[in-house]
Amino acid sequence: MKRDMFTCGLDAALAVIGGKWKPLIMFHLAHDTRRYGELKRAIGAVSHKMLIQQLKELEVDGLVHRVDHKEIPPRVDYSLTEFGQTLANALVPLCEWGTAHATEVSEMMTNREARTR
Amino acid sequence: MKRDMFTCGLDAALAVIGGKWKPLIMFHLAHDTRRYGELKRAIGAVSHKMLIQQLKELEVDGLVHRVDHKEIPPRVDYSLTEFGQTLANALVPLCEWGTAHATEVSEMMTNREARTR
DNA sequence: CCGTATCCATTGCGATACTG
DNA sequence: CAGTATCGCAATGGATACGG
Repeated sequence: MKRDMFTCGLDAALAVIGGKWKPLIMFHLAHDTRRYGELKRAIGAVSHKMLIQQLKELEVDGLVHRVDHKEIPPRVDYSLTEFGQTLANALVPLCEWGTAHATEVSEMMTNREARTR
Repeated sequence: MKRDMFTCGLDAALAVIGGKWKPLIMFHLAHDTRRYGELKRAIGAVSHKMLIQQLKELEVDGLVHRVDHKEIPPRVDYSLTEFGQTLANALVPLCEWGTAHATEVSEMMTNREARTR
């Protein structure tokens, strides 16, 4: 069915987007450049500390480009680098999978809660 | 903390394979069914507790199929369900990305260490 | 508005020991 | 060999306050 090439590029990929919020960040930057506040609102569930922290790591890793306009009030734009864009592309099938199976997944989550109690 | 809907498919996908070792497990089961011990050796860095735990979750979520042969000594086979296989397929591009950019990623990691110090 | 720093509760996870 | 249970430390991550 498939070839045995996966031992294991996945390791490398996970080292980069393994962070809890990184895939989401990548996703939201995939099409547009966004200001910090926009990202925060777009993701919502993430805390300020986490978002800043993960953005910083993505920046250091060369996936995200950060532009500080040095204005008052502050204005900072985030966007994907070319490199980051290639990774975002690799994330697309996963995103589509999630969309296609959203209902099944929702049921799972409720089952999990029932089990934990 | 309960969530009602997923803002993008990625949310749903992450809810399922968000666990630290789950993507690796999925990929090691993508081709063959494996015994517990085989998986443990294949992944290596994972601890016994973690592997059992994550396998259990994957099983409950209907991604992994578990067969206990009730033998002595114990023999338990793990494999992907049809559903699990669809998810494994969605992970392939990510795996390929990691393979293609393994060297860049390695450099990143060393840079990270330099930064932490 | 954007970013840093601190405190502190919660969790993650490894080590270890025990069962069938 | 496969799985469960417990203990305890280290990392995670949220809340809050402060500064440009």
